[in-house]
Amino acid sequence: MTAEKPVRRRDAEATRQSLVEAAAELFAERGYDRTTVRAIAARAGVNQALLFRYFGSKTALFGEVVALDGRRQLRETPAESLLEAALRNLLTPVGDAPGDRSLEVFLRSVGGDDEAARTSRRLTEEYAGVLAGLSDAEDAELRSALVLAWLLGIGLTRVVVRQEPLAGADPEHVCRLMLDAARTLLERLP
Amino acid sequence: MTAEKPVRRRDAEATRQSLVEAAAELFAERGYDRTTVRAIAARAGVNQALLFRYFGSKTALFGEVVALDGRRQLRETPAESLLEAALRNLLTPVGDAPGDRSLEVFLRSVGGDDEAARTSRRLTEEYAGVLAGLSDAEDAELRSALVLAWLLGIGLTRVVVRQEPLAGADPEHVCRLMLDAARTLLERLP
DNA sequence: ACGCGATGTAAGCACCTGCTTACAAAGACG
DNA sequence: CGTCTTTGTAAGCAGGTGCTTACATCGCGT
Repeated sequence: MTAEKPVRRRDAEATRQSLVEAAAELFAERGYDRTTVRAIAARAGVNQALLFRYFGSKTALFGEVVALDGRRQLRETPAESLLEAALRNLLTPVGDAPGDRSLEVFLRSVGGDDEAARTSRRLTEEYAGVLAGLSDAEDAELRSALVLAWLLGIGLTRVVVRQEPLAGADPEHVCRLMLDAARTLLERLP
Repeated sequence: MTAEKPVRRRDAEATRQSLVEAAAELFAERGYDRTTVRAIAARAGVNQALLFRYFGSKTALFGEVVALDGRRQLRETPAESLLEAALRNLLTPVGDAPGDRSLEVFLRSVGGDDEAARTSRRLTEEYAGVLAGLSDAEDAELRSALVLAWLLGIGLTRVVVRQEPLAGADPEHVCRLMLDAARTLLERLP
């Protein structure tokens, strides 16, 4: 996919990519509202007018970030492992693994009722849908929604609020406690 | 405490009160960031310069709101009932009961690392402390933090994101599912 | 070699934010 | 009545926001 031409000093695709990457980082760090287009352009090392040339608006760029990067974990993980994988991902410090940070983006961007918030909400619906397959109960969807809510709450406390003792706790320990309790709700959890 | 003088057309205490009430509503509805001082003053029917005369800054007003209103439920509820009470409060539509909306304020205001965010975080530490008394396990504090995280996650999904099926679910049903699972963690839950 | 579209840039616009200031009016008190 | 503090108001400031515009420059196709 690389090396079509040896060197390109002007490269629309590359600057587009830089913008998407910078935006993904910043949205995960600060959420949608608190991320400015100037900050995105600066981190990408790109003039901010280009952001609007390539994406049209800050909201549209946000949509692209969620669409491109946000569904990796969802795509690559089987249902039975999804909860544990997402939980471990949330519990692993960002520097230590390349992990999917889409839930962080979500957590930091809820609250508005604008297009960006709606975009990130759609992502959690997909998680809930997958999780619902892990129970045969009549209220499987409510059960999966409750478990997902727990995951989000843990993420909120751990990554956004950084509140002890959860923030510093051993991921294994947290996993065990949480998954044991969650099995009360979704009987097919491993 | 009322009726010192029959009628006061100019009343600093009353306008202060109006500002606190308007601010409490708006912070719960929109969170700290998305609430403007102009909106607070408008809802209070008061000139916005008075907000600064009486409170000094938007942040200080936020602190007053959390301090005055935010600890009601915490003060008035015994530990064993706190989780269920807070959960029911979160699950009850705002119009239907006068309830304490401090957790909503918290949920909508996390994300920043400014003074306002810190103020609202302190509140959740108090919840966690009370909940930790419900287990004799060595890791009682982690367990209570996990349960609190669940509560916050449910609140996030229900009041902030308003996502089905949790948003429209029967409060009794949700309570039963959640409390059953939470007993795995805190053995003294009723 | 050169024209022209693709790419990058500097400046600025219109609006919103928290907060301040200079001033008007109301009421208490002599 | 006249003064003086308390309460309320209108206007605006400095800085930040998303986004636009007018223009410079690069490099590919001919």
